[in-house]
Amino acid sequence: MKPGPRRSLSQADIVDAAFEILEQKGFAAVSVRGVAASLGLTPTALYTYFPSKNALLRAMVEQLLSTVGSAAASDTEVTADEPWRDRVYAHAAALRARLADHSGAIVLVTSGPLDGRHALGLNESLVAGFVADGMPHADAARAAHAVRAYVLGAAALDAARRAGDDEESAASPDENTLWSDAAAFPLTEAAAGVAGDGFAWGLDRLLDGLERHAA
Amino acid sequence: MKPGPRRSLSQADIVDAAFEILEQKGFAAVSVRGVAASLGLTPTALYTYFPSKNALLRAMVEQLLSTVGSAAASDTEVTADEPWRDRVYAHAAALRARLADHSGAIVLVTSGPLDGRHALGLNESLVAGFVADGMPHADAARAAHAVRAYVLGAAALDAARRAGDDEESAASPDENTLWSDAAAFPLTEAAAGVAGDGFAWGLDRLLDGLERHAA
DNA sequence: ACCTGAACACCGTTCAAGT
DNA sequence: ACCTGAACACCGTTCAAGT
Repeated sequence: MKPGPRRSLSQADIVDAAFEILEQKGFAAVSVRGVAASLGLTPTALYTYFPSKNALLRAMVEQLLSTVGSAAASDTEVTADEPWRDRVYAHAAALRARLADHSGAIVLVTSGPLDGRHALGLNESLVAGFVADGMPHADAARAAHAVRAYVLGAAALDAARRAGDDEESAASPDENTLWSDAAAFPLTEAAAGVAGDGFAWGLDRLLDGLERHAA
Repeated sequence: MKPGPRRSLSQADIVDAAFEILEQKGFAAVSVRGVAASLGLTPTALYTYFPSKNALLRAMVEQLLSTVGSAAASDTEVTADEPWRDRVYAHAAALRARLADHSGAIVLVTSGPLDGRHALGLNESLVAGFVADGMPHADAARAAHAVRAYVLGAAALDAARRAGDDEESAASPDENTLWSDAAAFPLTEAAAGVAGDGFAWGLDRLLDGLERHAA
């Protein structure tokens, strides 16, 4: 094929293609070569749009976080004067939903700094929510940090559980010695199917604690 | 060099060598070839001890978590009948400290399932702490999940912040357009140096919420 | 500016072979 | 059982060259 300008690709097109691969083949398959090939490009052509693979990964994180703020806003826009708790809850739930969408999303977020525009904007919204409720500024910043930590960690545990399930179904029953002595952890074992979706419950406890401290 | 049995290496020796590389050169440098070379081995020799790189990574996670339970116990063994809160706090703090030790530890934990013996044992201790305080079993399991999520997420945010700091110092001042419009996020900006170590504060809020719900 | 093709220094993993 | 050496199918990234 002849070199030269063939079509006009945007950074967003490449990020979309990368997400497609992330969804279908997992994080390990998101390679410069793979993304380029899915767009009919040579690997080196990608370096026209992004200076490194890391830059592409960061752009993916930003695209992921860009929808969180708007999604949370649309969830609560009907009742704009909703209490602080519902607003914070909407943000956290939107962030969690976004992380749960793509199975490799947490590895993505964990793989680099969170100092992009949308990452900072999300934090700003969270802090503003707490400040609006009359929380001292220093506490509001720490409260926002706690909420972000909880949501991120819950997503990480989700991903870990999914990875464990995949492996369990892949292994043959004979070799699966891991759960043969599961009785050694009776409490964990008994809670395996009971818990349901603990995300909202835990977030409610955290918000309870934050609310109590503010009062 | 001649093939054949030369010295007796254990899985623990290899895990130790892998942690050495993780600490000094980061997660990306933890390769089968690199670990083998640091032990004076050929890459293929490692497959005698671990069936895959993933298995080595999991063994690293297990070694990381194995010290958490004992560390938490030694922190509170003087006062064995300490209230539940202090015991849970000790576990969470020990887990956090262990994750903060190695910069690439969260990527490690996030990269696979958490179904090893020590991972399950840690969860069991946490659940037992809540149950001992009279919490219903289902709530105790969800409370333990919330604590693990918070600690994991806080470690992930720690790592992200460190990654951001490293990059900031590496970039030349001219190219650093990221923080030139930092005034767009006044709340986040103002909180940059103030927060101190928010880990304990946030954990206290979460435990407040859990305690309140139990009462 | 956008793209190709060749090349460099890496990966994880498998396989046949040696002791 | 433990190890080597060669090989396969990949990586991210750079560089010279084409349009």
